[in-house]
Amino acid sequence: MSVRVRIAPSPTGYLHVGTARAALYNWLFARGRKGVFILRSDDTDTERNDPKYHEDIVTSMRWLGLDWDEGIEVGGPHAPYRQSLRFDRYREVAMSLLAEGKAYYSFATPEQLDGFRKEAQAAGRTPAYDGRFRVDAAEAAERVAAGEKVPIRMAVPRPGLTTFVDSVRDDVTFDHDQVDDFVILRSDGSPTYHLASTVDDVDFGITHVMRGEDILSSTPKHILLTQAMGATPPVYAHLALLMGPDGKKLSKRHGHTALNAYREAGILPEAMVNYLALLGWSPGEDETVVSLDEMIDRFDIDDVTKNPTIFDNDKLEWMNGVYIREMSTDDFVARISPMVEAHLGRPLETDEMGQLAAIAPHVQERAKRLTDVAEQVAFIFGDVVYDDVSWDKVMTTSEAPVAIAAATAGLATLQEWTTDSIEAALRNMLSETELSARKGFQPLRVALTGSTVSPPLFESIEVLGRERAIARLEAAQGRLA
RNA sequence: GGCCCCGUCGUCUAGGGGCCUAGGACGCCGCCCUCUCAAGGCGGUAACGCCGGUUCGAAUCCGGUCGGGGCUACCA
Repeated sequence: MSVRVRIAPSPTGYLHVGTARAALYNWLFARGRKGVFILRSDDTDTERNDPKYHEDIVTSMRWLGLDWDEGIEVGGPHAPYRQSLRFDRYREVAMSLLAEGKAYYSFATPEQLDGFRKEAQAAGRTPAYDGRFRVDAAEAAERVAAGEKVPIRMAVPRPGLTTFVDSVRDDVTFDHDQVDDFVILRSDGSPTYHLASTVDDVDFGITHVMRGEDILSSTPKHILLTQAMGATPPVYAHLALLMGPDGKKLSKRHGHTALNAYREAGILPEAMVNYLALLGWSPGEDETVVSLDEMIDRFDIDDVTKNPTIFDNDKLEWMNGVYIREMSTDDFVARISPMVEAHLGRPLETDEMGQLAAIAPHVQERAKRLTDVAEQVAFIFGDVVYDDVSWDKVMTTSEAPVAIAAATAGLATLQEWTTDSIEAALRNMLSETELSARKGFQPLRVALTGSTVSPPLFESIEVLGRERAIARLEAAQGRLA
């Protein structure tokens, strides 16, 4: 049987990095097995759904490069792949379960349920509703006919046990007294997640379900439902959750949980994918930077780790740097120019594009995030903005005016304007003034770029051009006086 | 509270009875390179939660304990 897997985000929030990781694992598995990867929208929560989240899910998936064979936007044999458009089908299943006596109309009031749970908890038992307030079928039919709007609950067989093999954690068993008679169809006729998700998995022929560990304890419900429908449950694999640095489930207060935030922070999708892949999976050897093809080749559910994993931003940024350095300069320029323009608030002129291309290799080798680059090269495209700390640190020394004056004189008379000739002139300035490279060059750097931290000095000067370089040196000299 | 899951350096992990005086990566520290910052090179720091058992031998198997996490809705 060919592999059919899915990722089913609910559009009640931006695509979460944890969901992105689950999506990646499913995708790798499908691609490695020549299977089918499906993107489905679990949008049964009509209250909290928002089109902007739906949009974000699609955009983020594409950004990561995780293409899907069937699903929203692309269609397929089970279109539309949106649960909100399949309510009739869920109702149909609920009704047939009802007819078969596997589910029932529940007249239990919230007060009764609440009382039951409190009592059970106080007695040290599991507060899972066991159907004790269930009324007989005849009465139920009568009351529903009379217009009572009540939910339909699953009649969980008790006593009973559900055991399943989880591909990442081996056998897991749940006693049915831990499983409540859960609602499958709400009193307003809408399906719950359990029903909709299970029906879809059955209808779409899903063979493997890889999802977050947070639904591990709901799995018996899904298995019971699947069996009640007369189908065979898929293979389950529950992924350990992503944690924040404090060991708690990754949430907003830890920083970014939305994938799009990383895109905006200048993270490359390739780096994100590589980092995410290693968060709970190991290619088996001492390797860290792994290409997508290699991942597809080597990925297997059995090699997924059981441990919860803490999301490490430092490592992500390091990896991003690795991918940035691996890019060709052309690609790099293509990717940073929009960011530079966004930073400047205007498009770059043709000659400015040339300047950007000229300085690019020098910032590429030291960049961690694409967004850093815009700041690092800003001095080329606008007026110099002096960083106060930098200024105070190097411009208040007695060497600063000496170095700047000598450098100005040296550069003004240069025949050629190349990195080499500039370097020669400035090194000559050093020996004339008897200044160390550090003492002599740092004031120039601040004068020209505004900061003690910048791309390499000689290259920066070359790209800046003679007029502007000299103007800045003179301006700084004037500011010193 | 109940149930379920998990437990190797600070972090992500390799490891599935002797190959482990526990390997790799990020981070951190030091040195080198050097016009700044990075990058790069070299070196270093640092872990099998604890207690029992099984065994000639345990990070690896078993039990307990402690710790962490998840679930416990007419939310997904």
